[in-house]
Amino acid sequence: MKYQRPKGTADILPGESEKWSYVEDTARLLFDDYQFHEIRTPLFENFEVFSRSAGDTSDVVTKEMYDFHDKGDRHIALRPEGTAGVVRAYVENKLYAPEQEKPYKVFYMGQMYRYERPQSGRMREFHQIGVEAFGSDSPAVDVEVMAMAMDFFKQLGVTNLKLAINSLGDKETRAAYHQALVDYLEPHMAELSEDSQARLHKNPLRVLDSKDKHDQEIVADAPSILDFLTPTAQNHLDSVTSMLTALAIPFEVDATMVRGLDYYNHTIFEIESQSPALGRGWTTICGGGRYNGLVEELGGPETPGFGFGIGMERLLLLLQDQDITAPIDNPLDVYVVGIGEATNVESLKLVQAIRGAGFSADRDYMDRKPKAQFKTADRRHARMTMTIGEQELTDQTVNVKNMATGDQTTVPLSEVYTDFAGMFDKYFDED
RNA sequence: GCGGUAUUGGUGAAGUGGUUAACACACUGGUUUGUGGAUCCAGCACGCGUGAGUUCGAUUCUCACAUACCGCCCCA
Repeated sequence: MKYQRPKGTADILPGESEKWSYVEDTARLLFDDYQFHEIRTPLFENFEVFSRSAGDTSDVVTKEMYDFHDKGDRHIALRPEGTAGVVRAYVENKLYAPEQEKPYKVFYMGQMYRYERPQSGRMREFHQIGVEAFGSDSPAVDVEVMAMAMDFFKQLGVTNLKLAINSLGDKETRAAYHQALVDYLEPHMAELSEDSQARLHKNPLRVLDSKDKHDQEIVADAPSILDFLTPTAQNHLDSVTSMLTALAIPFEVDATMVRGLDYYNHTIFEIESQSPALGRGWTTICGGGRYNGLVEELGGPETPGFGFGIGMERLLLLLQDQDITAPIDNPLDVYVVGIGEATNVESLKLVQAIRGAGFSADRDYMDRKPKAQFKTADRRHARMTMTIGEQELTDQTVNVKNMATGDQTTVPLSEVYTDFAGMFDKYFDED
């Protein structure tokens, strides 16, 4: 094979693309109910947009970014996630202006890029559906957005999901906790895994997230961030949990949960599945939270924000695993069977007339035998066939067959051309 | 970035250091000069991921590379 797609990319072919559309359509419908509106931002941004927002120590920035210098020597990066670009657009278009309603609610869907080792549900080019709500500190926003995410999965029929939440608190919380955690971990320095040792000073929160068994044992007794929340942060978390309870949305608080991107604070959450399709244990299919400093970080006024991202590839694997299929239906109303090359033009006119009447139609282009054409019509689940051969051509008629019942009649071509819909109803009354 | 496994036709796959690479599905044609998930028959890899090497000879052995999958890392 001379050419193959780049590592970690996929061709989404018909058969598969319908599922994508279904998921996207479902999202659009639901997000509209919550009055989120679509925003489309560039697939690439200046490198700094991502490095500033994600945090310079994050893996996304340090090793997963698809970046390059363009012909104008601009340092460009393909977006590794959706939030940064949206925040940049929010700032650049002055959507924080007083006349804009707050919160300013948007959603996006599209491809993201991360230079990673591909695995099931992890691609270099992958897709996310995400939402962002800017301008409100209210815990109600946190809850509503999380509720919307849960609602989305419910709409799709996905079950067995777990909503885990945590609070990263505010600046003071983090500073205090950061110190406490380092104080706790440093005596164990030698016991920690290599990775965690490296993380200890760069970003100690990440040690909490270590998958290393021994690390986990050590971490188990580490101080909890929840004990360091400032009154403000505690109030915020309390409001969130009580509202989730009021909405009867089950959740659990996971004090060790952190996020891969550094811009989060206060509420963070993940929606996880333990489908074997996604590997062992719980896998995140939706992650998000509050990012109150991010807009400022990218040059805007101090503006709170809350959002999430859903991994499309993972979601689709999950749907497949749970045998959830898209209600695919692009039914074929009429298959035109043409017998002999002489009928070619008439067949063409027929399918076009039928399509013009608002029905779907297809035909054979290979001059195949009637048997083969009927076979195709059957396989395509055509509701009706219209057969035209030499005899019909001279008579200016067409043979109409109801594929479900096998009934056949002969109809003047003129009737098809002048009133296909009427003809269809008359000869093809299905009930 | 580090480990492991894999790579045969449109698809699922069997297989061997040596003249013709099983079988099944799909597809096409015939059995039925113009009617549909059946039967039977036939056709369908100038080639066994790419490149190099070993060998008298490689799809089968070795190496490199590519890709996929799994684990680590990390994450959606």
